[in-house]
Amino acid sequence: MLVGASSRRFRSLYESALSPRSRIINHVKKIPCLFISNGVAQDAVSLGKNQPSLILEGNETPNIVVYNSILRGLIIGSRPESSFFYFSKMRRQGVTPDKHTYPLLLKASSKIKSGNQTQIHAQTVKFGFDSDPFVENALVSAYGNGGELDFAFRVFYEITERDSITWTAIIDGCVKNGRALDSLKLFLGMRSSGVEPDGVTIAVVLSAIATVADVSFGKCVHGLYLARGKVNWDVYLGSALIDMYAKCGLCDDARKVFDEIPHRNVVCWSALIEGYVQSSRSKEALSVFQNMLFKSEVKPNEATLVSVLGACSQMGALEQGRLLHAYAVESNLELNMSLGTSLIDMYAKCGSISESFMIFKALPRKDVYPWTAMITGLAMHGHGKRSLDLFSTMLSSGVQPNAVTFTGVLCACSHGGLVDQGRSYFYSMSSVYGIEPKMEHYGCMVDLLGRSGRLEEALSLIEGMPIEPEPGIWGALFGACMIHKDFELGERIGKHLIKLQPRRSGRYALLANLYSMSQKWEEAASMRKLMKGKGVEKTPGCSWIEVNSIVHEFNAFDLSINAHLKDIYLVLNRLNSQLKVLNCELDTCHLLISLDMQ
DNA sequence: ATAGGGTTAG
Repeated sequence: MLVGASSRRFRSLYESALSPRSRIINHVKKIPCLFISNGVAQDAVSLGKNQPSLILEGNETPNIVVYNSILRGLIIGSRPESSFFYFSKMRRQGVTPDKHTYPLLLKASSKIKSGNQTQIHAQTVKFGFDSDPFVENALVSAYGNGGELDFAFRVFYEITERDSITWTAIIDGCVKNGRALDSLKLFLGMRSSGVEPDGVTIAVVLSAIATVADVSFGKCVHGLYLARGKVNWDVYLGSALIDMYAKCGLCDDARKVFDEIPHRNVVCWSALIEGYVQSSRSKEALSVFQNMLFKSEVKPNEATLVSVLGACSQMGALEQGRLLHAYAVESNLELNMSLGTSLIDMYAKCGSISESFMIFKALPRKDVYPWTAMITGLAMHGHGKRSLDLFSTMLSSGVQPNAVTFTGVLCACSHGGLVDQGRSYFYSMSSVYGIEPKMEHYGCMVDLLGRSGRLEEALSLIEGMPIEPEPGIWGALFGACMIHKDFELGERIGKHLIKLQPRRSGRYALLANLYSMSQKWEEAASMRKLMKGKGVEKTPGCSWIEVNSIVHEFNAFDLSINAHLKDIYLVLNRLNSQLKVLNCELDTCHLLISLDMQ
């Protein structure tokens, strides 16, 4: 008996299954398995959301082949955790597993992260299946997916006949465990051992390249794939390519690949959108998303929204962000930790800390990411004390902070003027939590010390840094010198900054401002002259206003200033009435924009 | 009759 047997194809399968003896049909991908026998209904197995249900009938115990089919159905359906239940039931009924059973169990254990690969491995040894090539490959993969890379390598080295699946499994294991460079070395090893990579190998290697953002390697692999003859667009490969170009910062190349793929799935779209976000082209990210919504058949998922919300955060597009939030609720998307974190982050960066906090409270489970987003959000909004309180709550609920958490914490101290606390948090990073302070942590500390007037201490912190301080660190100290009118130290830093970045106009402007402030008019003038004479570039200013959920982007210097102004006037006039509805002052918008253009 | 490796997100 079957539930949901509506399609014609399915019905014919159903009818052909209604023979007196039990049978299995397992060749149609959409219908993972179907077991029917005459007799009394014994057990029902729902094979997942879009899969038909399966009811086992009859008194006879299913044999191992039937059980393997049930396991497969559960794993490719949405109930991999039930496969262990059926496995133990099978054992209770005295059915002995065969060599086909173990790859299935291993896959289930990867899917649900049960961490019981070692137990399954032990059983394969016990039953003598541990040198079966399918079992060996499945072991490499399951150990890799379960974070036990050392075990994966041990099995890998035991294998004498490694095929492309063995290699792909170990390469993937490395990528998934944060050892992308090793995975690329293994790929070269695979090539020199004469095993041909196939499409799956290429997809995995591309994901490794994406994490190290090595375009030239990526282009080689892309070429390697193309050189192998006719291009069969596989969506896995296509999305891996899009993602690789996107992560390397080449979203136009990502777009080219995207345009070539005939059947794009949600991953292709999401990877492309994320590419635009990574390149700070948030308006384009939004428009790709809108094309996806209105001109494609593909439905966005949680990952898609995470990226689009990132675009909203960049633009401060609160209304757009709220719409996306509503969309997520409306489409029954799961408020998982990634989506929750990006909503918290979006609301905070768009200025609505209360909505941010509402999401935070609504999240059923929280790991370090949502906590960090909330701590950082509160700090950005000037709630130093609340931010630090939340940090303590996080610690007492047993969540370990990471490097990003500490940037939030130090930022909170900076805003609250809590120098001693900040200092002790900073030193606790490596001594208590084993996290080495990175550039941004030094930046926060310099800012914290500098703002409170401890210029000497800030300077010696920079000079004692184990890593080469980047210009921004000096910039923070320069800012502090300006606040506390230490023009002598400021001048030294200003000159140093110009030496570091002679083509950045802002660096000359800083020193010019310092000279003006200390009334050294001639030096100020010569600095401005120097700045013009070098023909230095300026990062183009960009701003957005959002009216009735429509985001308008203004780029300084992409048009002549006059044409640009005209544009703004046109838009502002058109929107004048709507702005009034939104209680937004036209003058304020205008002022913001013209300030931005100077 | 049934078995092994894959792409996106904080």
